[in-house]
Amino acid sequence: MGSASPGLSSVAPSRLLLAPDAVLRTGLEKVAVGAAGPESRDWSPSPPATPEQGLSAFYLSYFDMLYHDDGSWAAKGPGASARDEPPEEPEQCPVIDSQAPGGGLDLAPGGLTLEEHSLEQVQSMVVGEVLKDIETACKLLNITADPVDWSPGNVQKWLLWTEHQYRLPPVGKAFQELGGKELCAMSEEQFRQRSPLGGEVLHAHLDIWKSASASEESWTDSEVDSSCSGQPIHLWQFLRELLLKPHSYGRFIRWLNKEKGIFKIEDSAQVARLWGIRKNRPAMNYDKLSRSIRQYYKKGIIRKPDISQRLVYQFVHPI
DNA sequence: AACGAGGACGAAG
DNA sequence: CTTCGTCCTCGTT
Repeated sequence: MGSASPGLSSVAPSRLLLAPDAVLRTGLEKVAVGAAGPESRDWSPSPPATPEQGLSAFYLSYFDMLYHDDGSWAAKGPGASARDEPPEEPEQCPVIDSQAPGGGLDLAPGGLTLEEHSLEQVQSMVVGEVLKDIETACKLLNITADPVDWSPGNVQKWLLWTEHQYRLPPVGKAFQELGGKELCAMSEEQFRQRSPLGGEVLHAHLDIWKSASASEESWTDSEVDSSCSGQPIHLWQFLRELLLKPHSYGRFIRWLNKEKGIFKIEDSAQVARLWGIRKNRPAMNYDKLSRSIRQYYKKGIIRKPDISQRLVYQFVHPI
């Protein structure tokens, strides 16, 4: 699926990790669709069978975009993206933080291997980035996140944007007159027929959008309070729940360092909104939510990390 | 303007 | 009594 973003794999080709790059490399390969072999940069381009895999596979190409030669993390959008975010905190960077020796047999506190921990953190971060990019594109193009709802005009806009963003060969009028529903119904083979050069890549990108919007529906609607029907839900428990599902909430809240229990609220308003929904408190906002978090300080449940940063907190007793 | 710390008070369990 | 929700003041980024 590396071919999902050919224009990007040229950014940081095979250098996936820091010195002991076997660690994350192997971890990522577990996530990748059917990737096998060490230099699996050119694994099969066949599309993922499930949405889950679609996103997972996309981590790889995104990983390339996030990782730069100087070894620092710059949450930079693809290609000539308009977005530019401040670099990640080096202290709590998931990758740098786990300096595992090349082995990969070492067990971290949780019983998981270090690479698995690193992988989780990379995943939650990257999922957040993917969702954010999609959100950005939606605003930019004035289209919905769900491709099924696209009009033929929306489809064209998306095609143009994707071509430009990922430096794909232009498809011209190959997909003209097609609505989102028809587009989504098309197989990879059909994509390839219409656009022999970039068809399969486009199909892969569309898959990402499909799976992303599928996960989006879960939090907009029911899922918010469906997790467990326990009555007295505590705020810290709620935050943990969100952190457990980076696929759905990764753009709102995510781990900076799961082992240490350090997490960052990326979208304070959204987290507060979700908390308000859960507690049936429509007037909830981050001001109030954060006050409750601060109550946890003296209770020894949550604290500010050693290096205090905005919107970053730490569970005193990480799992 | 948003975030952060913490006092005060009351509601709800 | 505990946990929050609400409101508020003042300091910091």
